[in-house]
Amino acid sequence: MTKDPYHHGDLAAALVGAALEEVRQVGAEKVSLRGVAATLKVSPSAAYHYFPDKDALLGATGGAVFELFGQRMQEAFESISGDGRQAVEGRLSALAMAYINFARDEPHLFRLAFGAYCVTPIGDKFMDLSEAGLAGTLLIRALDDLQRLGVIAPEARQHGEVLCWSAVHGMATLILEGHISELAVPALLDAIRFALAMDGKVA
Amino acid sequence: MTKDPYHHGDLAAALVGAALEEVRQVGAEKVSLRGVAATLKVSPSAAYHYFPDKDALLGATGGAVFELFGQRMQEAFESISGDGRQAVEGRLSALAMAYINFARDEPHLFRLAFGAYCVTPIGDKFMDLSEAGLAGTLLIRALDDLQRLGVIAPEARQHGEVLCWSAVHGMATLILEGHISELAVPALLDAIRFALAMDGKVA
DNA sequence: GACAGAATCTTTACATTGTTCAGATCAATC
DNA sequence: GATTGATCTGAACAATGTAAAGATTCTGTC
Repeated sequence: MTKDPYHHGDLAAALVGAALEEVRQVGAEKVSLRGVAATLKVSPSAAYHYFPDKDALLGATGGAVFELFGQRMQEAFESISGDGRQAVEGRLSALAMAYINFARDEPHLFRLAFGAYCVTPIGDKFMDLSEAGLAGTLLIRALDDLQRLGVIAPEARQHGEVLCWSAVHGMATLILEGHISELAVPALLDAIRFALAMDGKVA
Repeated sequence: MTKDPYHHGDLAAALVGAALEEVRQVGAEKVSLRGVAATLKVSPSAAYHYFPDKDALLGATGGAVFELFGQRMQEAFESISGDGRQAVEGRLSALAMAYINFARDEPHLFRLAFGAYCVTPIGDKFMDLSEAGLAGTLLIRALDDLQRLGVIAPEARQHGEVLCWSAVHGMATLILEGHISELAVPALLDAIRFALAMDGKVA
């Protein structure tokens, strides 16, 4: 077995794991440091040897959620194989659906990851999707494929990054907070296809 | 002077006002019921005669923020007069900018209004912008005007509702949480113009 | 104008929380 | 085997949300 830096294993990771599970169930606002410590049968003070305060623990938890989110996005991306037009188009939709589904299935986790607790530092470029994690990279690949196949024009490819990212994220949060019905998702997917002029004009 | 239902005036409204101010400064998470009561020189328990708990007070405060947000949107809409193409196009941009600017200028208020505290009930229709408050109505008017002038096609008009709303809201929250730079805003506005095919083909 | 009752607010109290700090326990090194 | 450093516990403190009971002020009626 691996090293035993503390009596029970790796407390830092265990705390994040327990916090993630509690956030998933009740939401970050209702998570108490004492509670997650108790589930690990550990004194509340023990957490302070790994995190300066509760917010730091939640921040780390948000980071873990972000990784989980990236995994889901990658699964969605890889769920469709092939280089044909249908596959490439399907991949963009699959990404969008996975994004929105994650927000719907795990609202508390989504809020934590994309909320105030996890401030992703922005790089020097005004918008570098690759810095936005795996999800951004996958979107770039999907759009590149679409342009390579001639499904979308270079101009659409260029505008696609902001447009897709903003629109999908916006709809995800609007659904999450109850400002729009989930039934609007197909309409958004249609709108994106329309916006990128993916209306089947190219073989 | 108006009625004096309590010693200081209208405590319910005063509480919401004080809470709004505190939320504006430090954010909803760090607002304490006792604190807002103290700023009004009122006992903490007094608040419980008007709101069942702290969340209810914050919910009402979020409602007030929503109204404020609607006012800002209306000001933006009315800041551009005229029925010409330039005016109508400008109104759409002005709405988008006002939306994003509100999020940037009042991040804590925006988070409260569009966050978990204020769950707007969704009507029967899968997406009724008018139920989303004043902002939705104004977007509808802007899109209608664009179509009437022939700046956008009926299909673009139809897709514009979800697309504009989602994209602008998404960018606002992405900027708010630090996932994207504010410098991406012009790119989004361009992308929306491109998406709706407002590229100057029509006089 | 006085009084009853309702509305409004205060006082007190309690449980829970984040956080600190001094000390106990354990692991590994010399 | 003693020392040292890391790891965790225990007790304690201040702040918070909230409940219950009592005090105060207003309102309307006789």
